[in-house]
Order: sequence, then C-alpha cells, then structure tokens
Amino acid sequence: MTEHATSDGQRPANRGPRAAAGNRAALVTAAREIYAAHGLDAPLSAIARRAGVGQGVLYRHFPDRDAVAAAVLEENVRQIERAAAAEGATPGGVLGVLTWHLAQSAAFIGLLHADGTSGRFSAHAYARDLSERVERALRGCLPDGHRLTDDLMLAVAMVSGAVTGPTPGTREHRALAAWRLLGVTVGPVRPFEG
Amino acid sequence: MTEHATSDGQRPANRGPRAAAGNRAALVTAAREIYAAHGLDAPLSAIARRAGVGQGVLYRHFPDRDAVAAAVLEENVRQIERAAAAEGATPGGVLGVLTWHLAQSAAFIGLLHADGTSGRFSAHAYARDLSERVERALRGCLPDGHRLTDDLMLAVAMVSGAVTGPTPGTREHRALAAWRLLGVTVGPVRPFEG
Amino acid sequence: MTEHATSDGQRPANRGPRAAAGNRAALVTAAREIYAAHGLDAPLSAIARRAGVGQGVLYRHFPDRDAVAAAVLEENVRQIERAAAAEGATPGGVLGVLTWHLAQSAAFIGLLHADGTSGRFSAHAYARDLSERVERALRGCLPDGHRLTDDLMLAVAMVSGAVTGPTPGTREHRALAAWRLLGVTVGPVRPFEG
Amino acid sequence: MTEHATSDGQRPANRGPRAAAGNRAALVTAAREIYAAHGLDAPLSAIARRAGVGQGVLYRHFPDRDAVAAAVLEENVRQIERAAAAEGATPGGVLGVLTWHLAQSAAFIGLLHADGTSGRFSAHAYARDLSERVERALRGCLPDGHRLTDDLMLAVAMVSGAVTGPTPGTREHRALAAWRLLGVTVGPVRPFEG
DNA sequence: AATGAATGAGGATTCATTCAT
DNA sequence: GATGAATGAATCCTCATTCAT
Repeated sequence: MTEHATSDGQRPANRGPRAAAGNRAALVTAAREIYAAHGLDAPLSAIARRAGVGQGVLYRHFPDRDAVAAAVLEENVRQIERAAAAEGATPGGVLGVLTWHLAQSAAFIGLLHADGTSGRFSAHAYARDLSERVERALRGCLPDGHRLTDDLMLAVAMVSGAVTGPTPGTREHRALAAWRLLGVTVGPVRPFEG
Repeated sequence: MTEHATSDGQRPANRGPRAAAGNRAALVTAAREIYAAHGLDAPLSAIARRAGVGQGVLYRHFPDRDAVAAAVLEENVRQIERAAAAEGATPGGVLGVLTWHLAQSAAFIGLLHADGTSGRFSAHAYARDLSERVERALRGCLPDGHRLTDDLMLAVAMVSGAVTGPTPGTREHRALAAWRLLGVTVGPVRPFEG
Repeated sequence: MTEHATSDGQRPANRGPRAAAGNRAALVTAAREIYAAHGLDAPLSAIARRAGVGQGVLYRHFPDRDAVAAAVLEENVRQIERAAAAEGATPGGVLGVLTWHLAQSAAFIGLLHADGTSGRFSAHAYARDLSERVERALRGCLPDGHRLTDDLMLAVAMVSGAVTGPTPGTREHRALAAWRLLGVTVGPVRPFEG
Repeated sequence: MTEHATSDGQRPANRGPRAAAGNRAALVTAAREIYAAHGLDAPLSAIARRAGVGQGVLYRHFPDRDAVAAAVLEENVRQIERAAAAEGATPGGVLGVLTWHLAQSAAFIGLLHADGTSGRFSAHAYARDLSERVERALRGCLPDGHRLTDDLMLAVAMVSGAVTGPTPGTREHRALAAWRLLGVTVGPVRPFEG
C-alpha cells in the first residue's frame, strides 16, 4: 500500500508550555538547514517536519513564511552584532563571523539580495533594516579611514555574490578569495561563540 | 467526456504560423521583463500573458520553465560574446555590456547564482557552461597580466552580488561602484548593438 | 506573490481530524461509484467532490491516481478473500461474491484487464499480485479436480469480459450467462457480509 | 538547447490530392499501432506523427477522436465480414480471423467493451452496431444448432476478456485457451487475406 | 489539400493557512 | 499549547481542436 497518513490516534503527546521555547528554537534551526538544502522556497511543512513539530506550532510562532526567514536572519545579524560588541573585537574577527554566516546561510544571502523583485520576501524595508544593523555593527569596529568605510555593505553584498556564484571552490574559499580581491584581511571564519 | 471543448467558439484569433518566430521572440522578451519584475519564480502563465500568447505556445517553444530562463540567458551571453568578438573591442567596452546585462536581467543574475539549492534551475552544469562562455569572451579581450585575469568570474559574481544587494542607488550605480572597488574601469553601460 | 491566499475567508467548515477516517472511506466509496459511472479515467476532482472533500484530502490519503484505484481494488479482493475464508464457504458462494464485484466495480474490471498498454495503471505487477490473491482464495475452496482448476483466472477474465461486453442484459445477467457457458454453477450474486 | 519546433519554412511539400487516400490509410494503420502500444487514450498528435502527416490531415479525414477509433474498428469488422463471406468459409476459419483481430487490436477490444461508462467512445449504439455486424457474419457460417448460436457475442466478449486479462501467456495463447474452455475449435489465427 | 502553429479548457498536484480536537 | 487533517487557490502541463498560410 502506498497510502499516506492514517489517523490512528497515536499522538506524540503534548509536552506542554515548557516546550514552546524549545520548539521555536528548533524551528529556526530547522529552517536554516532546510533553507540551506532546498532554498528559500522550501515548503513550510518541511521545516515543521524537520523541527519535529506540527505545522500549527510553526504558525503559532511565526505569522507567515516571511516571518520564518526573518527569524533566521535575525539570528545571523544578532551574532554579528554580538561579535562586534564583544570585548576585544577586531575588524578581521567580525568579518570572519560575518563571512561564516554568508557561507552558511542561504537565507542570509537571500535576504541580502532581496530586491523586491523576488516575490518571496516583499520586505525590502526589512532587508534594509537588517542590512543597516550589520553595517552599524561593522562600522563600530572598523578603524577610521578604513578603505571600506564608505562601501561597507556594498562589499558585503559583493562577497555574498561571490559565495553563491558558479566559480569553483567551497563557499568559504570563494568568500575569502572575494575579500582578498577587495584587499581586505579576514580573521578565522567561524560562528560567534559568545 | 474527456474532450477539451471550446466554451463557445469565440476564439481570440489565430494569427497563424507566421506568428511563430515573432511569438518566440515575444516570449523571451516577456520573460526577461517578468523575471525582472517578479523574479525567476514568476508563473509561466504570466509570461505567456504578457507575450500575448496562449500557454500552449509557450510550451511549444520551451519544454519547461528552465528552458525559458535558458533562452533569456542565452541571449545575455550571446550579446557579451558578440561584444567581445567585435572589431575594436576593449576590456572596458565589453565589461560595460556585461554590466548592462547584470543590471537588467534578473535571470542572468539568477543563473550566475544558481547553486543547486534552489530547486529552480537544477542546471548547475548549465550555469557553469554559460559562465565559461562569458569568461572565455572576456578573457579574449583582456590584456595579459590584467589584475583580474585569475579571478574573472569571481569578480563578475561579486558585481552581480552588488547589483542585487540592499545598498542604495540604482542597479547600474551599484554595479559601477562595485567595479570601482575592484579597481576596474568600465566603459559605457549599455547593450551591445552589433 | 506566491501565496495561496483565501479569497474571502468563507471556508466551508473544517470538520477536523476526526473526519479523517470517514473521509478515507468516503473517498473509496466515491471512487467506486465514479469509476462505475465514468470509468477509470474519471478526474480525481470528481471523486473528491462526490466524497464531499477538498482535493487536498484525496492527496493526503492517496499519493496518486493509481493509489485510489488500488484502494478500491484492495477492498474488492479483500471481500473475496473473506468470503473464501468464511465458515462453510462453498465454491458457488464465493464465485457469487466474486461475480458481484465483477458486476459492480469498474475498477476491478479495469485492473483485471490492465495490460500495460493503458498508461493508466502501469501496475501490471500489482494487477498480477491481486489476481493471484483472488486465485488463491478461490482455489482454496474449489474441490480437487474441479474443471476450472487449471484455468481459474482465465475464466474470471472471461466472465469479466462478458460483463463489460456489448451484449444485451444487465451486467449481472451477462455474468451469469458467461458462467453458464463455462459450465459453472454460481451461488447468489451479492457482496460478502462478514 | 532544448527548444521545440522552430518554423524554418522548410515544409515537406504538399503532395497534392493524390496523397489523400494514402494518408487516410496511413492514419488508420498508425492509429492501430499507436492504440496497441499506448491504449485508446493516446494523443491524436501521436497518431498523426506516426502516419507522417500533420494534425490537420487527421481532422480532414476524421471529425473527432471517436471517428479515428471507429475507422480502425470498421476495418476489423470488415475483415471478419469478408472472411465470413469468402468462398469456402468455415466457422473455425472465421473465428480464427476474429481471434486474430481480438489479439491484435486494442481498439477492437476497447470498443467491444465500451459500455458507455468509459467516457471514451460514448458510442454505445455504435458499438452495438458493429457487434451486430460481427454477429451476423459469424452466424452466417455457423451450422444450425451450434452450441454458441445463442450466445455468440457473449462468447466473443469472453474471449476478448481473456485476451486482456492478467493471466500468463501471449494474447493469442490466452484467446485460444479461452475458446477451448468454451469448447470451441478455432482455425489458424491470422488476418484475412482476401 | 497539407502543414503545423495557436488556442485555451481542464485535469493533476502542491502547499500556505486554518481550525477541530 | 500541540497536532496534523482539511481546505482550496494557484500553478503546471497536456492535448483536442481550429485555422492562417
């Protein structure tokens, strides 16, 4: 038989309110992974499934599909902000964190490139907003007169373009090559561990 | 009944086979415009509608959605090749044409960034192929030892990223700013008029 | 926009998960009726409509059109198996049940005649399998040396052919006449009431 | 490139009125073959293509899809009639021809089993008509009191059922086995060569 | 008389979102 | 608070049929 679901009454149990926070986190993580694997167009059901929750839970936490992507982004941006705000932050270090996110998160990239044309993510304004937060974070730790000062987000967008481009190498390699072309030195590429 | 029956007989006129070539061109043009306005995910029906033809015509000319995008791309790439092959082609001139296409054609960009994750356009190999044609065309008119020689497509991908990024300015401005950041001088941004 | 949006909010009521089992049964019943009335090629939407559910429900329960027909068939075959396994089953009695299904279920017939040419129901192997279950069930209650022993399924196929043929009379009449021509006595033609 | 047709103006030449008769024959032959290979649901375009003509020609000869099937059938029936009317026709010989057609022509079978439920071939009346012609032809050469006299078409329908059934063996084998079960002796299975 | 392009209705299928339980 | 079934709009794609050439 090739049938689908049969409601047998075996519900996985309601873990109660305590699970709520964990569910949200699981959803964001699942979303990041699904986005990376299948792009921003992936069905929400896939995200819920991977998070191990019902679709309803997803909707409890996020009003619509854009909100899911936004949550993933929020996390990306927040890490960058934290890296920049951290004790002893260096330009190279922060750019390393930024680069890690560029290389890992399809959603991050997708958002950076959301230009309103995409149907997905009508939120140009939202993208702009996040972009500005990234810029602020970066600028905060860049020395005065750094050569990128005036073109910070442009450079980020460029590296982001390099990451998804068809050139050979891993995403990380491409990102580093791109920074090099821009004459920028980047520290170790890794997530920020606050 | 499995017949398809025409509801009433009021057909909108069949312009006849003569229209075929024109239709194909109209479809490609419509696709470029629709892609620019709504992204590569835009419904094919929208393209057909804008081209002023029935959906069937679209399917007669292109077996599936990828073929539509491919046709648009083919045109982009061909223009660049022609620009590069033209009498008295200069690096700046060719890059200008390339830049025009980057700034105009969402499909072009989409392809350049096709990374297999998107479901849409599984054709990584195809992207690679077109990318190589562009590279070959460019390299052919770059002086030996040009600083981009080894990173040509990376640079293109970077500019492409800049074009779609959330930074302010028109697409063309962003592209030019990106080239400038890379230390490359670009000629007038315009299509190639063979 | 790629969203699916509800035109106005006037949804026809969601009877909730409780309806699931009932829906499945309703779909199988509807399928049997629609098949009888319009053949195996009938649109799935017609089946969903008759079952009083949305198309999505049909797809939740059955992955594709073959699965729908398979479900109907499964029921046919199961009844025959039960009739054969029942206390005091007689050859005539079981053939009566078989005959009832032949006379009622277009899907049953369609399957028996699936010869791979039809595109529909590629499942020759599946047909063979079900056919064998019917054969096993019948053989189990036929006395040794019954004249049909060696040609059981051939005879069933023949009666099935008679049922759908253009000869006059009701389906049931034709079936009985066919058995008579084969020299086989059949009990009352009726479904099995376990 | 995966594009479809491109009107290049290279038309295969209009062979003029002389071709008309040949085209019709080619279409009927093509239809028989396509039906055999893909069932009665096969697209008309496939038939036209195999016949080596445009779709328009098909429509010139046949008003709609049913007419195509009808033409194939007509030929089946006509051959049987001719076989029956031929000098020295024997029951076995005619049944051999009939059996050949049963075993070869999916359309023939499809029609015999068209019971109005199938959507395809609404023409129950037409089926009845052809069926009667077959009956008349057969009866004309059967000796008085032959055991099938009263159930001639029923028997044909039964054999037809056997032919398409899931039992093992070639179509021809199944047909012969079915006749044997009915206690009828059949001559060589072959088309009628008038 | 032949060709094959154009048309568009209709059927399959997917998924965002709602909601009974 | 969670679950996952139900809904149906929207998109893809196919093909019967028409008709300009």
